[in-house]
Amino acid sequence: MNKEVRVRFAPSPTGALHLGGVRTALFNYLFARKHGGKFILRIEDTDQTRFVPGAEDYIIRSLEWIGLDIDESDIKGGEYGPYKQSNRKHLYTQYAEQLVKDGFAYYAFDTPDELEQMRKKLEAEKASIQCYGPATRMTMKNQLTFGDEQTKLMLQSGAPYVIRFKMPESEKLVLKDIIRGEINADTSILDDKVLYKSDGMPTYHLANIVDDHLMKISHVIRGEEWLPSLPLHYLLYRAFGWTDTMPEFAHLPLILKPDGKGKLSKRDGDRLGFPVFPLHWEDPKSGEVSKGYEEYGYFPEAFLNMMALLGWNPGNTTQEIFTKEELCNLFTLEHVNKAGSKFDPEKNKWFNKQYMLVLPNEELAKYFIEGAKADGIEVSMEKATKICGLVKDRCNFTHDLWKESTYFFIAPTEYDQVNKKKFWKEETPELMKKCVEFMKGIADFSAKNLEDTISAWIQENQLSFGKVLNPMRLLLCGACKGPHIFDILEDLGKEESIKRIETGIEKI
RNA sequence: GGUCCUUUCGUCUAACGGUUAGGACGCAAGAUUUUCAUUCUUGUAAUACGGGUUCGAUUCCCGUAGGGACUACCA
Repeated sequence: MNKEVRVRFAPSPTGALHLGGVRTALFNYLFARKHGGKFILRIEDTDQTRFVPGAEDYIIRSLEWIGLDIDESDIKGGEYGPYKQSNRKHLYTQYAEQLVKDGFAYYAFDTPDELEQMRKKLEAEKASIQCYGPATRMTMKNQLTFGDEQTKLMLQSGAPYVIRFKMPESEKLVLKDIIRGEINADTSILDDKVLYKSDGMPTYHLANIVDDHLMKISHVIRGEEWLPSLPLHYLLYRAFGWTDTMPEFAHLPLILKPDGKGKLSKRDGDRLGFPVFPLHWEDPKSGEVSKGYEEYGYFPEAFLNMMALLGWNPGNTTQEIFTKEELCNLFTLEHVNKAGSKFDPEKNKWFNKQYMLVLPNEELAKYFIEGAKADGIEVSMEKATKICGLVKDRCNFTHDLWKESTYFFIAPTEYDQVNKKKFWKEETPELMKKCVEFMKGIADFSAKNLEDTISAWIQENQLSFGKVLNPMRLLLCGACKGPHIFDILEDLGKEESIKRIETGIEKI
């Protein structure tokens, strides 16, 4: 890479940052780090009607949680600021006017109603052209039809206006995308997009090109939904005379619903029970609350790892667990897939588990103690560490650690009906009574000794392991789950174990 | 409808003209007549279809069919 790499993540503060946005940010970040470049955060808030309070802060906190440190932004500073478009408003007017002056754009005065009518008319005719483009612009109310004189008069009189890009009549364009190769476009079916709105704000298209140019952005890495706008954007660079410094483009494939059709949405998360936002989010308008990956108990490292591998793969490896540093070294846009990927919440959990399992038991114990405390139970570090070692294999999240082992501390009050039906037979109560009497005589209640003596007892009495140990587990834990039963007995201790079995025989 | 993009196991993907098409998630079976969401082992399952180009196509080209995006004074 011969030029300095400068990439930006440019979200609109219209709500929580969703998974698509997270991944776009991540790929930009990885690309910047790989090439020793800059990762810039720019807030695109040119649509005042969609502004959501708190959204910008949410985006920043999310990036922080994931671990994507920003090099330039309004908070971080930088020599190309301000980094929020509403604070750059004054800049865009001159560029829009320059385009008009050079004949690449024009003033238009059509009302929203008139535009709507035109759209309906074309739809009724089943016309395959855009509402406002090379084919129709001469039938509309604009500088081209009114003439420069009248246009000037109308502007002076304060008539509301927009500035539209004048799409070339008929030009075949072949554009380059790093991920997709060549992209074809025909300007004759494109439309004269609004660049400058009647409220004095630029649209995305104008602001984006002006800012990318001014901020010396080298690579535009964004979602596939922008691919149809690429011809317009290229034409804008050309109209401004900036083609020699134009950034390279890479359009990322979209993240799709785990099932069914279409783009992943917040609803899918609610419906299928997985988070679609990094952090907890409460929509200030609807009051709707969404749990985030953080709340669900995901490690940010696991989340980042999983997101990086969605639509990208380093190639020629079967490795799936990567540190952020490894990803920074390995990342290339050429290895980004072209097709959209369906999101798999199950694999998510697997990633999290991998990250949890490498932590030492002492570390896991902290989460365990926290969970216990929430239920009003004090647990020593030593005991928590031991139990974590016993149960961690069957957990996906750190909060499962406590949830999966409450029976170590709380005697069961209910018994799993399915297990009961399976293991609690007519002769079982007698058997349990006999067994508990035997256990009362065992002095050494260590797992090892319990296994030896109880196994011997089972054999002496010509019983089977299943007939004895399954019901005992049911009485001890309330269900047939958990680690090795002799480990449970040892941990519970002689007194508690016997008590649980005896009361269980009556209660079940 | 129009335009553009896209297409390898159910899912995420590897293989950038020559592989018994590999891995992971999931699922299933066994180890396990002591449970289990663990572990290990094994298994399941894919190049959308039709034409080319080539000694040889998952890979290159063209159609067809699926999928996706866009089609706002939203980004």
